[in-house]
Amino acid sequence: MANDPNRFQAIISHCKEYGFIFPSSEIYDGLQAVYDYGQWGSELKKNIKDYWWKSMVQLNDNIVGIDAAIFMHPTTWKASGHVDNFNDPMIDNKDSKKRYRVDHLIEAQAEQMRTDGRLDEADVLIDRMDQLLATDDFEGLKKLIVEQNIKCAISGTTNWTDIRQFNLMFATEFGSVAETPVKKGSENGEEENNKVYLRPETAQGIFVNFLNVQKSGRMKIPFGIAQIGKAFRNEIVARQFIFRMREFEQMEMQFFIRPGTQKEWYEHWKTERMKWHESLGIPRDKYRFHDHVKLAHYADAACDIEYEFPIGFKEVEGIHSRTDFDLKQHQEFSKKKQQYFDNDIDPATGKAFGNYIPYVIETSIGLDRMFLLVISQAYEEQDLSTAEKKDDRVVLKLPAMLAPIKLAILPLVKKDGLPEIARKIMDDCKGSFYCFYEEKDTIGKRYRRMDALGTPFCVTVDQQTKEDNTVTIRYRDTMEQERIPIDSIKEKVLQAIER
RNA sequence: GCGGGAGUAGCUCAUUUGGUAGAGCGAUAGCCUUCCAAGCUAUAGGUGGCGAGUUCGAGCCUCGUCUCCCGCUCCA
Repeated sequence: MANDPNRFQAIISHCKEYGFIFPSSEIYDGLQAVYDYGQWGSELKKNIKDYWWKSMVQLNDNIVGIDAAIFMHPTTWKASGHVDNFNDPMIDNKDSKKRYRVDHLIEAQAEQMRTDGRLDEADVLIDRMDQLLATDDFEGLKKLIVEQNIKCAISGTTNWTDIRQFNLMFATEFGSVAETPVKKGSENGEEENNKVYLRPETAQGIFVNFLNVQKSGRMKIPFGIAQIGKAFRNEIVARQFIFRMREFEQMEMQFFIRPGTQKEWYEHWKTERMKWHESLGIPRDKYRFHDHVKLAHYADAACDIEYEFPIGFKEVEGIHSRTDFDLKQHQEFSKKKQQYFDNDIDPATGKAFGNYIPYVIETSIGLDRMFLLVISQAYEEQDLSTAEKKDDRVVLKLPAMLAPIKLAILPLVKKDGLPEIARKIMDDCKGSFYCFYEEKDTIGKRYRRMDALGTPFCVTVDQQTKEDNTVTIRYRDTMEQERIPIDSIKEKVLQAIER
């Protein structure tokens, strides 16, 4: 099943055809790597969110949730490293397909000059480069590269693309553009205008609120802060349906701990998060851990939870031991202490642990990726042919608690008072969970439509219902049906969706 | 970003060398009443992704552009 492009394609089509996911602004040809969730997709997505939130916040009394704004003070991104690490103009060699940072390319050339003893020339080159970089003069930089006859180390050619800047963060103007004066002289000595970014990760919203939550909630370490929210990354290449989008949603939790305990908490959350995935009934062998060998600047341990999508094993969730990097950075840039006073007694010294900047274990799961995971896992094409008749169906075997529609209520025929009884059942249940009423077409066709949406239960009202107040309940996965009293419908569905 | 493939109705596809688009399924309405799709009738739905060019005439040829998929690349 792995690496099956046909299956992946079928899932994408199914999502669109049955109202789960549409390309954004499709009537205008869509917008690359941006998607909208439709009537059933938004239900499914919401259910995934709720399931996560419940398991993190509601079931852990030392984890609380927040909902931080997407806009954050621009200095946030300097502190986090996002501004400096992802702002460099790049150029590609068309022959080797190798991409270079422009400054690295020119510096290498200058270095070569120096080894050749052309020291003055090298200095002039660097000078010119710095001037051009300062004014973002990409055309000038390209000219410089051409003029210097700088070659690609791999292909040895000078066949370059134009220079482009790849900033992963989307920027926009804040406040009234015309009237806001440009502030000069920020702490880095750089000019600072009213540019703000759409957050490229939700984590920083938690870090900057660390003390607010800790103090107002009287939280004691170890404790966690969870958040679900949108993040934005201007990916150079965004593809594979909703797997890599420019606008996406993260569900993450930052767990604040005593320094030195990060190894055990890291292992703890690895185990816990995998348990969560398994609690959805997804087999363990569809998952694997992928430990990072090359660690990011903020981490001392990191791994991904990967799932075997139809396009192969891919990351769904990351678990990172972020050390005290983020809080330390914010302390430095904001000049506000980000420390916690720990009154617990350290057995080693017999005294309180005292003040420290907590270490952090992060669990960060892509909601859209989880959505794709759930639907990939659930999607099944079944051949139901018998000797007499060819037949097949598409069924989404979604976990009942995630299914957009929990119960479909179907009068067998739309006369003889059957619709009225069905409507009554609907009215009785719709306050408790999402129900769907349908009287059009044959019963078989209606069952199949519900299969395609992943509805776990259908009840059918027939002539016998009028006599003994029972209905037929039909189960999505087995297609089996049984007779149950009307009174027991609600309880039966509730049981299944609450697990 | 580079290379490859694709784009005709909601879906799957057809339209013989360029002569102004059809079918099945689906949808909607009605009939029938039947516990697992494909009974009957009617109706709606397409400026052929979009924009130029060649031509008397373009879904078909040329160019551009947008979007999607695959490989490479990228990915805190």
